[in-house]
Amino acid sequence: MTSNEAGPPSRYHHGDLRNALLAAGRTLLEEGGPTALSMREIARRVGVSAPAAYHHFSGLDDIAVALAERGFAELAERLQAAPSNAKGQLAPAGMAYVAFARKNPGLYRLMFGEGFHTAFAADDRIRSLRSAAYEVLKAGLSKRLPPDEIGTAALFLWSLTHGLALLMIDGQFDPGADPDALVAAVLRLSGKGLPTSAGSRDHA
Amino acid sequence: MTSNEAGPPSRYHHGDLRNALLAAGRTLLEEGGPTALSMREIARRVGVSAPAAYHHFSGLDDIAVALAERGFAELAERLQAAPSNAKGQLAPAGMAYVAFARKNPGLYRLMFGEGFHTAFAADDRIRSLRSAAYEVLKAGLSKRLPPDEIGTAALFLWSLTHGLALLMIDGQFDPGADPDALVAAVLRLSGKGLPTSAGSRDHA
DNA sequence: TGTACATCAGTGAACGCGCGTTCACTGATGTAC
DNA sequence: TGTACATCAGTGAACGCGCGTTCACTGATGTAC
Repeated sequence: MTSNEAGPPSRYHHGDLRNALLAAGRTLLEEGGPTALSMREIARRVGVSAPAAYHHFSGLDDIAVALAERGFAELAERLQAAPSNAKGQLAPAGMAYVAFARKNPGLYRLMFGEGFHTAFAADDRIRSLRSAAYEVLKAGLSKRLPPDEIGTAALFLWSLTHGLALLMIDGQFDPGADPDALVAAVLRLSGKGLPTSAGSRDHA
Repeated sequence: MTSNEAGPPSRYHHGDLRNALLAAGRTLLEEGGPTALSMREIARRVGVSAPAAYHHFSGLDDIAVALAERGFAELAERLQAAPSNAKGQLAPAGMAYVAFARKNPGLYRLMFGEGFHTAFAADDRIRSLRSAAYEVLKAGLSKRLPPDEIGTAALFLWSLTHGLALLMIDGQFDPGADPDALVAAVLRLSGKGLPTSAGSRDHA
C-alpha cells in the first residue's frame, strides 16, 4: 500500500504532486513548446488546482528551471554514454546530441531558448550540468587536437550539432526518407574538417 | 510638402502607417524577441490606436509575415553581396550570415523560430526568398564539390552558421574579447573540413 | 489503542493584467460635377 | 472655384480570453502523550 502504486484515481493528497507536475510540464513542452508552458495548464492536466502547485514550486520559472535541470542531466548522460569519448571519435557524440534534441524538441528549446535564460543562468545545477556536457565534447577533441585549438573546435562542433538539431526540430528543411543517415552524413563532414584528418597527416 | 518629410507630429491621418507599424514591430522584436511582438504594443509605439493597424494588416500573423519577408530579403541580399560567391570561398558568406543574425537577433529568431512557422510556410514570397538565400550557399559550394555532395555540404554549412549564430544571439557562451575573430576561426574549421581541401587533393 | 493537535497539501474565489479582435463611430481626403 | 459625397483611415469602448499569483479556507496526515 505504498503511495506510488497505480493507485486510486483521486485522493485529496496526491502523494507525488511535484513529479506529476514536472511530467505534465514536460508533456506540455513537447506539445506546444516553451511558450505553451503554463502554471494553470500544468495543474489542469494533473487534475489539481493551480495554487496547489505553489506548495512545490515558487512559480513558473521554478518549474522551468527544474525541467531544464532534468534536460541537461539527461543530455550530459547521453553524451557520456556515447562511444565517442572512449575512442576519440566525434560522430557518435554528435549523433547522440542531435538525437536527444530530436527526441525532446520542446525540452531542448526550453534549455537553449532565450525564454528562461536568466533563470537558468542563475541556477548552479544547470550551470554545472551544462559544463559537464560541454566537457564531454572537449574530452573527445583532446585526443585529436592540441590544447590551444580545443576551444574553437568545441564551439565548432557545438554550433554544428546545435544548428542541425534546431533546423530539424523547427522543420526548416525536408529531412528526406532517412533523417538519421542525413545527420550522419552532415556530421561526417565535420570529422573530415577537423585538423587531425584534414591536413596531410592521413597521407603522410 | 510631401507626407514623408519629418512632418507635423500628429495628424489624424498618419500618411505612412503601414511602414511605421513595421518599423515599430522590428524595434519591438529586437527589444523583446518574437514573443514580445504584439498588436497593441506596436500600435502604442506608433501613437495610434490598435484597431488602426487592422486597416493595414489582417492581424498579428500578417505583421509577422511582413517582417519576416523583409528579413529574408535582407539576408539574401547580404549573402549575395558577400565576396564568397565569386571566388568559391565560403567563409565570407558564413561571416555575412552570422553577422546578419547578430545584428538583427530578434528578427532572426522570428524568421527561424517556430512561433510563426506555419504562417511563413504559407507565404510564397518568404519561400522564394528563403530558397534564394540557400541557393547562394549552394552556388559557392558548386565550385568546390561534385553535384551529389552539394546537398549535404550545404546543410552542413547552414547548420554550422545557424547554430553559431543562435548560440551567440542567445548568449549561450562567452564570446571573449573579439567575437568576430572567434566566428572567423570557427568558420575556418568548416572550410578545412570540406572535401576539396580535406582529402589528399591539396597535397597530390 | 485513543485522542488532541500541529502541520502539511489541497481547495475555490478573486485580483489585475495584457492580449487579439470586433464594433459602431467620426474625422479627413479627394474626386465628380 | 465651390460644393456634395464616397471613400479611406483613424477613434474609443467593449468582449472574452488565459494567464500568474494571492488569499482565506478546509481536509488529510502523522505525531506526542
